[in-house]
Amino acid sequence: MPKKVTRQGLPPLDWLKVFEAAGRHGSFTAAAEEFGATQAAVSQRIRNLESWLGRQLFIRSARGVSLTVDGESYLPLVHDSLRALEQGTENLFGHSVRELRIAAQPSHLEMLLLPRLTVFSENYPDMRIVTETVPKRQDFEAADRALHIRYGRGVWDRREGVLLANEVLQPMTAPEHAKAWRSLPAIELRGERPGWSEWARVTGEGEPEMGPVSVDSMGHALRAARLGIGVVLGSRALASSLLQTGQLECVAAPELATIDGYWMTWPASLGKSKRQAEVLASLTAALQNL
Amino acid sequence: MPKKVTRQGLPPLDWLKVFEAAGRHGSFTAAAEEFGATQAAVSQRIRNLESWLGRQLFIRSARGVSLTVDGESYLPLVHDSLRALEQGTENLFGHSVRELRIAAQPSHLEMLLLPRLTVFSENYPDMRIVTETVPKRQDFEAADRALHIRYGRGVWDRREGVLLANEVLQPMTAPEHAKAWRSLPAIELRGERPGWSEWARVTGEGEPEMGPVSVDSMGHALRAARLGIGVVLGSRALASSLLQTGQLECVAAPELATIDGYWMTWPASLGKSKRQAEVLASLTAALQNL
DNA sequence: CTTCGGCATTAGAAAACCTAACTCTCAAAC
DNA sequence: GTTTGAGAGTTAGGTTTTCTAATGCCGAAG
Repeated sequence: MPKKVTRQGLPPLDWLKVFEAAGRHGSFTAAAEEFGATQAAVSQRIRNLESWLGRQLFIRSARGVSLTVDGESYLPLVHDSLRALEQGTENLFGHSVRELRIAAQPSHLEMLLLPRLTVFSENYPDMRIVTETVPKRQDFEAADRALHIRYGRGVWDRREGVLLANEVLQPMTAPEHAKAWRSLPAIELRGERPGWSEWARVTGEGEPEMGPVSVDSMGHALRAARLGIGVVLGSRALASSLLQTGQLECVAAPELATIDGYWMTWPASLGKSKRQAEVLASLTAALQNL
Repeated sequence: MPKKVTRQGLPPLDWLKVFEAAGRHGSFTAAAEEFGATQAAVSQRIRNLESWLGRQLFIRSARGVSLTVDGESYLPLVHDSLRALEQGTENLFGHSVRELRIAAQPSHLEMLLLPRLTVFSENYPDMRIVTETVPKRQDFEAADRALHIRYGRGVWDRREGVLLANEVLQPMTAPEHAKAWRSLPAIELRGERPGWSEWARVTGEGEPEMGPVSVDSMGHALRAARLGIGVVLGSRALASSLLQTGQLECVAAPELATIDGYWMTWPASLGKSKRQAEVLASLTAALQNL
């Protein structure tokens, strides 16, 4: 009637991870820190293991713990076995485990991702971020196993996703022209975003004089504005880091909110394990941070 | 903010046990049986592992599963590592893990334990039972790490225990004399148990004629009765297997219940782990079985 | 003889896990 | 071409395990 025979002769292996760490450090507290858990958790797991084996592995004293003879004999075996597993796992799956592929248009990579990446990297120092530049919309399909950062309404097949920020457009210029922006020529941005005339219509403002410059990407538009070429109807989200560093400035004029936004999406198969979910959550948090 | 970093680069190891079994069998169902769990449990753990690693390990088809290239590469590593751990654990701790030391008086070992041991051994085929004969009461203290089977009222220091059976005394003879037992001489049993006079007092029966034989252990008394030497005030519990095989027979006379009983006890440190608790429960069940 | 670092212990909360019941798919048998 | 059956996937919900937070305890160092 023995019900949960895991495998004859092997204790629950996760206890061994803890034993190994505790033995290596000679301290339950240190081991607990290594795992990001509490000292009590380590204490209990060790006790379980000792109980399972029917022998003490540690000698407890007020100043810390030290291994018993049994523990001393057991540690190398456990250490080596775990090391072998870790090493082999790393060799075979290391790439997929510690690599995050992110596909996006070049300007999104530059203006949304890169400025916020350091926050994430501090939390996950040895996670590699691999970007894949997507020149055109339809090229996203080729990168269907990667994370996507893209502009739209948040409906994509077979993908989960979160909204990073809604698109909010507002006139922006180089700081030195912010006061007298009305005298600047407007920069035209072609594409799916509402333009100056829509802005004028919705806000009731007068439409500014169009200048000679017309670009087809928000990245170029913002750069042009930064150079003092004119006033641009810029994206709050994309301009965020330029605004924060004072390279651009919002002028005193109403904004135009849209229903579109910047989304991060990933294949539904991702994020199922706790580890991945945490990584995703951390990245999301970093990117949503304004 | 990564909270539960177990150990960078190692998946939860218990998933690997399942992977190894599934890979070995080429079947989730078979693996589930090996663990005494359901197929769904295996399916989920494998999925978790695959998700953690970011790669598929099995190819599912309606007829079963087979390893992918990744799985094929991973299996030997996992197999060997687990094998090494299992082997080493067995070498170091095998004795304490698969050995059950049972201390008791010789007659208890013979009449209580041995007849019921096969039931237990069927459930735990590779558990070694090591008996330690205890000639005298006080010798139990020397075997304080072993299980004890002993007669008394169930109060022992630092030990947990369960009552196997209360002591119930009843006149018994060899089967051929059971009818005419009144004409047989009574066998005297010296010791802590109530004797014939107590039996006569409590039940109101006439006290039988005492014969010439007087013994100091229940084992001897029962053996004497079996040989036709006389009628004995026998212990139901100890005589149980003799009664079942027809070597002894209870006569038609009232029984005498006592408040003493046969107890199994163990050091409080034992039975803390699930595995041990199950083993103990199984042994207890076997011994309580009449 | 007090303090302080480190472990044990506990109850209760949180997470992980398992099972039961169901579905889906394919192959083999009819 | 249907039927059947084995085996895997999927869920929701209950159960077990594990973790945390709080507290107690011990002994070494001041």
